[in-house]
Amino acid sequence: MTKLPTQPYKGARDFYPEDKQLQNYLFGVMHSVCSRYGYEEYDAPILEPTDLYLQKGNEEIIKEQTYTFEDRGGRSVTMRTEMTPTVSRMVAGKRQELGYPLRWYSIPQCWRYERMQRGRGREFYQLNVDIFGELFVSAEHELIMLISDLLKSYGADESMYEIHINSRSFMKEVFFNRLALSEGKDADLNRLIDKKAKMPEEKFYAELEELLSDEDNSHEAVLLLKSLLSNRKTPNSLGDLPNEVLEHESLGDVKQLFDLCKASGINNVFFNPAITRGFDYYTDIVFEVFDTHPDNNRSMFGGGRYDSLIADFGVESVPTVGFGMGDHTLQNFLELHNLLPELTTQTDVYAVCVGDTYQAALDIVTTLREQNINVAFDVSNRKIEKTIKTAEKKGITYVLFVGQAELDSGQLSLRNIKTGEETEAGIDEIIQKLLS
RNA sequence: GUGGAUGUAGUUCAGUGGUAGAGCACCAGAUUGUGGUUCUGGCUGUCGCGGGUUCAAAUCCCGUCAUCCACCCCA
Repeated sequence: MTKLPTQPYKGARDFYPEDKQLQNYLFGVMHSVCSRYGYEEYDAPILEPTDLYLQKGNEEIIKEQTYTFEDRGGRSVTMRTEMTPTVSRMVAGKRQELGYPLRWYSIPQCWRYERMQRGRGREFYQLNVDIFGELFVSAEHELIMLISDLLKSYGADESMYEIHINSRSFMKEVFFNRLALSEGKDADLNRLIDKKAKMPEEKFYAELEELLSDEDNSHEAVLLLKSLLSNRKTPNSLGDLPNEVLEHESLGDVKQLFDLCKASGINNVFFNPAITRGFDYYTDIVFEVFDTHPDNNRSMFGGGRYDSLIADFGVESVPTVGFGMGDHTLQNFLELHNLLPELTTQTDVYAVCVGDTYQAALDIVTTLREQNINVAFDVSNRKIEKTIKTAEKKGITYVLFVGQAELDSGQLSLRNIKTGEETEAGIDEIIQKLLS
């Protein structure tokens, strides 16, 4: 007989109880912070019609990096790779009856058919937070505050991460009005800029010159981009952008956003023209959150404004700002900064049936459970020390022994295995002790 | 998709051509109702899988699969 493998499917994770416990903690913080900002949770099927993802010329990506297959009815379905198309679909479907601005969040599991590497599997959870129907930069500001509170709630402080923002509409103005790039050049340029952080400086500028070599004002363009991309980082300000672009109208929102951040005491937001975000659907302000830890100095997650995605469903557009944060990267961040909490079991008591007392012991266990005390009941009748070892292994603080002697005297024996302290008392007193 | 490393007990790993090993973990006993130390005993293997070379392969060769790392990609 061939052995069945015990490993989970490639790129996907098993959540053993301790893993699930950690996940519950991570998600619990998300739920509580999102709720605190008035965001409501939603969910949707993990399968979507493939067409939903085919909108923006993403065919290459769909073919190679998704789980796409035919259902029994011959329909092409795709496991969701992100939540934004789904939530846009949902909002578009009920746009008339929803009260705007709409604040929604979700923690969907998503699947991408990727090649494996550190911090990236094929299955992940992603917190998605979106605000629909708000044109003013208060929406961006609110999400930045929410992100700050979220990371703060995990124990992080502002020195551990930076929020970098840029404006798509600003870059577009620079590309087309300032540099007069030819049509279609912006996508290539964006892609190159997106990779800037990952390549040596000389190589980047060599490729930049190569890319722009056939432009009319190639030299001037390279110079301007150089000065843009080497923008000095200054908190809550545009930095030292060249004067020729500084007064540009598209930067108005950005300045306003910085003012709002400053006023709310957030001091790690920077202007960074190298932030582009891969998505085509972003239209205006985009942002990314960077880990400042030297071993993980990279973008963790990000988001931005997409004002026209919902219009793809053939309805009037709804301005939207949102971000998505993956659980792998969050966990990496927390691990690296030593912010993962020590998790403790939910089980309060390990009750051990000693000898032939099953029914009477069960009655006591039931009484405890009726008081909302979490009790695991051990009826193995193994040696006492073994049961204590088991309880210890599970991280349970209390062990309660129920044997004939206790039943006769009515005095139960409760041991705290972390301190060694042992209490002999009646059931009521035991309950009081456990509830305190 | 490309390149590299690794694959031996539940786990971490040693073993470089000649009988398959150790620590930890697990089970049991020393101790018939009270843990963490100690001592004793025990269990666990198609040496990833398939083929080849050889008198003989965990070991050398080829293939394959899996894992990890880097690249490519990353909505």
